[in-house]
Amino acid sequence: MFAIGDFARHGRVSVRMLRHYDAIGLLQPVAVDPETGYRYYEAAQLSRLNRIIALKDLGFTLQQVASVLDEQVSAAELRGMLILRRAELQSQISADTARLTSVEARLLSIEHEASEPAADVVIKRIAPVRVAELTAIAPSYEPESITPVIQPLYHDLFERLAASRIQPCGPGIAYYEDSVASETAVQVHATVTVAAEPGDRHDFHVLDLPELPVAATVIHRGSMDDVMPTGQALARWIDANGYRSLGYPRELTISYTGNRDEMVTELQAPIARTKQTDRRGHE
Amino acid sequence: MFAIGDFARHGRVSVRMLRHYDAIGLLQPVAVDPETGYRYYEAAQLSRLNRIIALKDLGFTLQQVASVLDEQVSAAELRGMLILRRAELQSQISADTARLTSVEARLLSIEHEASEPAADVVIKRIAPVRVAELTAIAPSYEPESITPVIQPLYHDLFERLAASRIQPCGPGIAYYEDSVASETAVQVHATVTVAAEPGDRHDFHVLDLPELPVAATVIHRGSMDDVMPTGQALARWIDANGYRSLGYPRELTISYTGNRDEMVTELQAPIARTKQTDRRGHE
DNA sequence: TTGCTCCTCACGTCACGTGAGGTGGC
DNA sequence: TTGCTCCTCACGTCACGTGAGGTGGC
Repeated sequence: MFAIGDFARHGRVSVRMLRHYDAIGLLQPVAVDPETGYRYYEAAQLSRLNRIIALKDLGFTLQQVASVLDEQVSAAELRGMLILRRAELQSQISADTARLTSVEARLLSIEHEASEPAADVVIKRIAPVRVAELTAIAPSYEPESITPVIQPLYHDLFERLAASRIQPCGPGIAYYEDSVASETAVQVHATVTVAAEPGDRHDFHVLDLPELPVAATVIHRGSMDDVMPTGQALARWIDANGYRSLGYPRELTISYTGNRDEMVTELQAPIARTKQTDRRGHE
Repeated sequence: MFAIGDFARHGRVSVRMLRHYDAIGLLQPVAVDPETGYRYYEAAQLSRLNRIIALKDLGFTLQQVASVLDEQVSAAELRGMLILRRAELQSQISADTARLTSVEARLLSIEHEASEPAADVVIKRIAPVRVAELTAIAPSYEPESITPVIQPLYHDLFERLAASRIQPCGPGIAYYEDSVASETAVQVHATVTVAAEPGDRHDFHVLDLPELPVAATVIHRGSMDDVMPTGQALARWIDANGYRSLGYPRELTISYTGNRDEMVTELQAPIARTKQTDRRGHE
């Protein structure tokens, strides 16, 4: 028989933990003095304590530990719990590995005194959106080539929407694809969020922009004529943080009052982890 | 100007988070209606929100995020925070990798229906202990060889301690080393915890058993004559969980009432991660 | 009038750590 | 009597999620 302090020393846990395990019924002393409330344990209980610690160390909650130890779970259920836990650990590890890469990228940029204020790039999932769209070809991806193409496209789109009595119900989203027209040509898609049936029953196309499961996003302030530095900062961030780009970023207009210099736009670049850093978590 | 719901949608955060950031002064709306309490944000605040999210994603607390954003930390301090964070992430990752290995070991043992009740092995740090000791050579590590050597050794040790008026103040701890006497011979160390000055001023040796920074421990119940299965289960666990043994386990007597069949002993095997699984966290 | 968005409390989370304030046995 | 160990509350942790209960503008 050990008093709680001795038992804690032998089990190398805190007295508070033993009291807690008593309180939740996970490990109860063999005897409690009815007068003083003193708890008494015996050496044989150390093996249960060890089992508790071992399962806890695997990352199970105390509730789960209790149900496993008290044989309220079958072997099949235990297997299920372990498989779930394995998946959790794998994604935890790959998330932490990504964080580590980011921390290291920031450290590097400090060492190089690159003086770039650490880019405020955020990884997000972008949900699918229903939009109305018109498209055209621009000779290159430079803003000077895009602007003269996309502005009349949006003008046209809003007129056709009004004619069809469809109201935009969210932001405009522009996106780009390489065109086969020439080496540098891009297909420009001018779209705006709507609530309407998809299809071509109008003189514009209604479709769902697909989800971007992993996107690197950054806010651009000011005219889209000056978007290149922001886009390049985004590209550098993607590279330095262990990701690779899967295409041109979408441009989501968050705020546009008519003055192009006051525009606020979000660039949303679809990305994936580069193979090297991805391997660990998902084998 | 956005109402809180719109702003939350654009930032892809919850309304509750924005209220929380307001409450702790991390991101305050540009305007609050004094009548209704409605919060209003502007598009330009999205970049601060993004910076908050980015730093939070690196694993910083909101307090740390606040001090970084409000420029209360110098570049050098930021570097220090990042280096600390890197170390935390590294140890987090290697801990999770070890957990993952353990989970996989348990899954394997379930598949093989090995019917061994999952061993209650626990990883602990073993603190250094001051002990009095006597040693002798045994012909092999088998219990049948050890028992006839260690029993008289302990008998002797306790007599000499009594003669020196030194009281044991903790458990007995036996440990073993390979001997050069023969291929199989081992040096048997019979020790017991004492509070005394180290050295050889008595007819026994007083020394400090070194810390075991990482030890795999298991409880053995019953006579030490039957310790082999427990020891082998421990060895299998060490192997299956991505560790390697660094020597014979210590045997710490937790409970001994005079009846050898009722003994409770803890085996403490010094271990280290095998190189393959260790590499990641500590480069 | 019905929805919708907004508001302010305030509890719950998970596994204890950390006092506060007090008691029984050597 | 002084230490030591033990006891029972009860608050705090961290970043919100989740109601409860209520209000203003379309």
